[in-house]
Amino acid sequence: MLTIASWNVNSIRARLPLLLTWLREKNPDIVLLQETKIIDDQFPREEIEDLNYNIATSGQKSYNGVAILSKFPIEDITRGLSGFEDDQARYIEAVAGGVRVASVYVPNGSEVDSPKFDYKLAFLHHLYEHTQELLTYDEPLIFGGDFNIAPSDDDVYDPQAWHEKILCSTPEREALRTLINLGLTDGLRALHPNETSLYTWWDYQGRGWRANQGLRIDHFLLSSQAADRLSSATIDRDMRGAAKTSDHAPIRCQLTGDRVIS
DNA sequence: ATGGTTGCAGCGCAA
Repeated sequence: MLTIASWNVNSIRARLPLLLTWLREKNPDIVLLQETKIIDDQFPREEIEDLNYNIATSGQKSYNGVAILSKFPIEDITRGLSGFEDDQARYIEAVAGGVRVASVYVPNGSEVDSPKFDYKLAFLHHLYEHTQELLTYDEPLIFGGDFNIAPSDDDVYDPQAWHEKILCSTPEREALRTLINLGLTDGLRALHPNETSLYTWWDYQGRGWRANQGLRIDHFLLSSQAADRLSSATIDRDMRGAAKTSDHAPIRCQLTGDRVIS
């Protein structure tokens, strides 16, 4: 069994104590982190290595930043999306534990039809093109990350309030659906088809968490070779209720077997 | 309630 987790930590410096507690408790084999907000030289490697993780990072100052933690050796590390000139650290990919994984931090987009929204769609377009190539490998492949898109109104606490707003607009939903339609499986929804309140993010502001006003914007997307082995997918909601926490909850999934890529 | 909260960096910006 292989456990893969993903968490937008909103600063690994601010989240380190809680991250370490959660790693000890859940002991995931592979962890995909987003919004580490730290340059690689300052990444808190030692504390995490002490829990027997290897680490691959792609960070920058103040914003963005992604990383992969793995109990297995991390091989074939690539940073950024092929063919996409981007000075923002939002994508890191590697092979570990017999699966190809990537930590993905899709741009938020700010407001629909803003320049940042155009950048969001451009990122998704290049993720689509890169995925087309990855799928030709016929490997177990898992994207985990903050996609900043709620796939449908079922993933939103108040669809009317969010109608055509950022994270929920038609163009970004179409971009995500097009990506998934290449042959990927939305792991959380596939295993919880009728679950309401399947949320991964709650706004810090207002009554967000207290009133369970959440959105499902963090996802696992699996190739068929990975989806065939998917046995569980869960949201660690309790972490969102912890003190000094991120506005995102971690997500975790389990694959049967291990080390399929030889 | 055009507010509210958090983190970084050093107080406006991104989310």
